Amino acid sequence: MGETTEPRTIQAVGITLEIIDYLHETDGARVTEIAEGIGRSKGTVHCHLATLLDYEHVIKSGERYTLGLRYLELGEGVKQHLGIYDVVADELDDLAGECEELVQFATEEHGRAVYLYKKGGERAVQTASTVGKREHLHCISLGKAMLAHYPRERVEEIIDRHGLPAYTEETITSRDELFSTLDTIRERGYAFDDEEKIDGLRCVAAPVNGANDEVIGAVSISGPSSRMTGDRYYEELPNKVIRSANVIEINAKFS
Amino acid sequence: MGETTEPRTIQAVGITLEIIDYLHETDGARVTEIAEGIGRSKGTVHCHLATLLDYEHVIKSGERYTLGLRYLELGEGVKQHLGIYDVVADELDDLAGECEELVQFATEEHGRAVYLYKKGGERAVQTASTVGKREHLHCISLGKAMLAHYPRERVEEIIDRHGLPAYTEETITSRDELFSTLDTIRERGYAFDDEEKIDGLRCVAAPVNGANDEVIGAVSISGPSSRMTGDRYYEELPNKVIRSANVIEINAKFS
DNA sequence: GAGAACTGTTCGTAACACACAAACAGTTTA
DNA sequence: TAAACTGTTTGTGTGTTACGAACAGTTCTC
Repeated sequence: MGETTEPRTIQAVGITLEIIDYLHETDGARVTEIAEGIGRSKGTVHCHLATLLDYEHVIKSGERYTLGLRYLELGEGVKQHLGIYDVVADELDDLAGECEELVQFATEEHGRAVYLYKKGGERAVQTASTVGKREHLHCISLGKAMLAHYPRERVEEIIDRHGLPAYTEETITSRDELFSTLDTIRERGYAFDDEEKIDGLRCVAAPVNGANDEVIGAVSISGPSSRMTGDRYYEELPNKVIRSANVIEINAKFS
Repeated sequence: MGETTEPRTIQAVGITLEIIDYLHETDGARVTEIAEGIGRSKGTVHCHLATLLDYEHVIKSGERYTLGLRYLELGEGVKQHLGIYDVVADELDDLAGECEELVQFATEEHGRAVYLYKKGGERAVQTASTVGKREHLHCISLGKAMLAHYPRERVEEIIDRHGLPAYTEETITSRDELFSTLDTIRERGYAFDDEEKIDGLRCVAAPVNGANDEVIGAVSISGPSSRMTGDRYYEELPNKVIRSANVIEINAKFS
């Protein structure tokens, strides 16, 4: 059942996009597997793949279909279009070297956080996040840092759409609690994540403003709770993310 | 006229892919502009964009539609799926520092070269090539280095499909000349590009073999003809690209 | 400030494209 | 050797889709 929320949406296009997503998730697949995966007939999937092949969006090695390098080109285009990618990369490389923890930059799209860049210091934790990965906003420091500067109705819309699912015991799951936390974050200027998404992981994040004082993303530092304590967690690292956020803001304005 | 070369291809999908390509080329556009650009009615384009929006493949800021960050995720997936990206990046960074010229890595897909990575040394030339960019194979050193190790019928197919268009006075435009050049390259082990694509630009490239001795890509060094002369052009740099190609081959086998 | 020339969106319709199911040709398994 | 898989092809009817025109807003222009 290809659920079409919007009116006047095109079924055939939806099927193709589902195939593309499926190929992405599985790193390539065969016709029957895709057909079962998206719940369509083999014949249908075959026609869609023939079209994608014709437009060189997929490649076919033997019987396996894989996403083509055109998506590398499209991804590169999106990256460059953002305009801040290079600035972010430079600054985060510095920050990672300085604090020797995992540092990340994310922006918001369609109500979720999207990681744009990550850099692990020497002893940094390894998380499942990768560039392009999407995540709920309410349970991570990056997300809360951005939400804190959104108008309330915008936050309400996002909650309506994506909910407030719990990941750990500490995840914020009520609207009231989220809004009061966001108030604190707005006043303080930075956000914490105290094991709200992953047990044993603490993070700090600060928002990055664009030209019109709109939030365009956020910088975070993540580490194991054992290392994220005392002054380091509550003062030193917050100061570092704020400083990095400022560096990105300034450099973004001159590029 | 949405020309459909393959039989049983889906028109609606073709239109959407053309819209995606158009949005990529223009860094975002409005409905009317897209409609004119791809030769379809406004209503049609509107429905396709509504679908792409529904699946979060594009974003809408005001009246402008732009490719979404999902393409960053898809591009990253393709990159990781290749398996050699990180190895290539490390080695090319070294090579660029060593020779202080533009170094590049490309692979072949659908009969054309696709750039995967580039790194400019200090005084390196700036070319229009970017990651994901596609180029004809016959007129660049990277392309010839790969073609030299393809079976003849495969090369014929590629020529049939893409032709041998001339870019400069030096571009190879006849099949016979190309095949005899490829013979030389195969024996010698590396390929030159003596202003065959861009006036004033000389390059050297060596092929990179994968697990089954199949060519999986090539490494090149490019520079202004004024600096690419004598022993440096004919011995020193060829040795460097061959060495880098070997390093990539070895590291690729252990990852 | 009125109208013209733009937008993007919605809607009805008729042509036709598409998704299905079933048949087909190869391969691998049992 | 047959059975159980592949991927591909084909015919067919229904429902989709692309179009064009009408609609509602904006932004010009004079």
